[in-house]
Amino acid sequence: MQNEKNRDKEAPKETIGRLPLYLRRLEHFQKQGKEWVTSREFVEKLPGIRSSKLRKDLSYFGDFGTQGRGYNVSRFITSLEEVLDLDSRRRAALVGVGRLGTALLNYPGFDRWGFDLCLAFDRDPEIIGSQVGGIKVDSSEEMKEKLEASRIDIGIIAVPGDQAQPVADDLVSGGVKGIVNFSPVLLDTTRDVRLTKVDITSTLEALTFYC
Amino acid sequence: MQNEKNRDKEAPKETIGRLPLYLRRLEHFQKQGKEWVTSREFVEKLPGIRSSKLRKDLSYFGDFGTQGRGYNVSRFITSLEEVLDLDSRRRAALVGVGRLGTALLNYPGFDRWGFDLCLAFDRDPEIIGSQVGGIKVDSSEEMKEKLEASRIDIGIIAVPGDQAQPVADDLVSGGVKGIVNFSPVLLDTTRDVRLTKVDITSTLEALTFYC
DNA sequence: AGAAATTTGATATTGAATTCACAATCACTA
DNA sequence: TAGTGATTGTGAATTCAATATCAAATTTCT
Repeated sequence: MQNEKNRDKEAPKETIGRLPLYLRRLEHFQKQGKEWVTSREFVEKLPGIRSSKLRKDLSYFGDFGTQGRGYNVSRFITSLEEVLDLDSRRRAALVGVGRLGTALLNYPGFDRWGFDLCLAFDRDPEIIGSQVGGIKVDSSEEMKEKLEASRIDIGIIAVPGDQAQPVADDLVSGGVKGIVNFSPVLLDTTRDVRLTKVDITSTLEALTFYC
Repeated sequence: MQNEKNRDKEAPKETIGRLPLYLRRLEHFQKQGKEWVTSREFVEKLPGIRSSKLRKDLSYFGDFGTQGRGYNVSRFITSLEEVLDLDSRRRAALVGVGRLGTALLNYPGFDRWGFDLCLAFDRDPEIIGSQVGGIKVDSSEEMKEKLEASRIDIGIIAVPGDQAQPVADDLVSGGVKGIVNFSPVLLDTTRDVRLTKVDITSTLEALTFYC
């Protein structure tokens, strides 16, 4: 193909954020036994997404479809999984085995999205040593060594806000490449550590503006 | 002031979404004992936010600052809390008392941020009738009446993706004004119901793409 | 095989959010 | 109290995402 305008451009983060949604939709079609799907059918049940938006989103990563026919569902799935790099697994550790932490340790989604939850830490002696979601909870004090020994890539913070920053520091010195922050505070780390935040508090607050 | 260009315009949802972030940053400055802060200082540790963006965001709600000096931290906090209406409380109901739902029912943040979690629903007979986080779980079938009787403002969806849309429909017909969606699917509702989404999956996926 | 129908991928257009740049404003100092 | 320095708030310019449009490609029909 001569014009590969978008192929080399970096995809907007909005596009990246929609890819898992597309993958879920595709799995739905596959479950239905559908072999081919057009961009129009694809977005029928996706409010806020037009077929042109889907096609543009895809244009950043390659030609996925066949003109006149649509997209081959299973090939499409394979391609998307490749783009999202779901094959290679990331080793993750969770800090803070409270209510939220416990829910996360039992959350099946981590596995689906390529995360192997290998370690869990807490500082409460009552909790240390117990099994949660099939994982033995270690003491926070042993964190650095255990992180290094297990070559952990990703840290997941599920501690209260006032403990989040020191935990983040420990994770970084333990060598993690990315942090998922479930606490309500903003974290400060070196630039080379990737931070993402799941902010329940902010979501609630933003809703109070409207309701 | 003569020119009040933005004051009457509706603030973009992006702006609203950033207000809680600003509030969090302000609390940090207050904890440090800082009395005044300039827009430049303010955004120093906020990647992706320029001082002009902060000022423009604020311009939708009034004049918060003092030219030549910056912003008075505690007055600024008060103003923002007022804009977000964090004083008044909202009555909320949760649907889906699985792992996530249970964690949410026990989550102290709801109370702290002005949400009174009054009702919980599930469709599993095993769960219906049990007490979780101090709330008795009702049957989903009684939802509409109970929502209306308790004058619920906010619905919280913590069911699997394939059940989320019908649950949302039921919440809307029960009269809620806003929905917090913890499921991984996009919801379709009438314009006058406010939707917000807490997307754990997309957050994880964003990490896998970038790390 | 040729024509009609369909759908993609690319381009053009529209719309919105972000950034720029600076006049107006205020605090502080002498 | 006039002058200086700093910072806000805002209109204009820019960038970016969403949508509409269409030519090229492919299948299907006759």
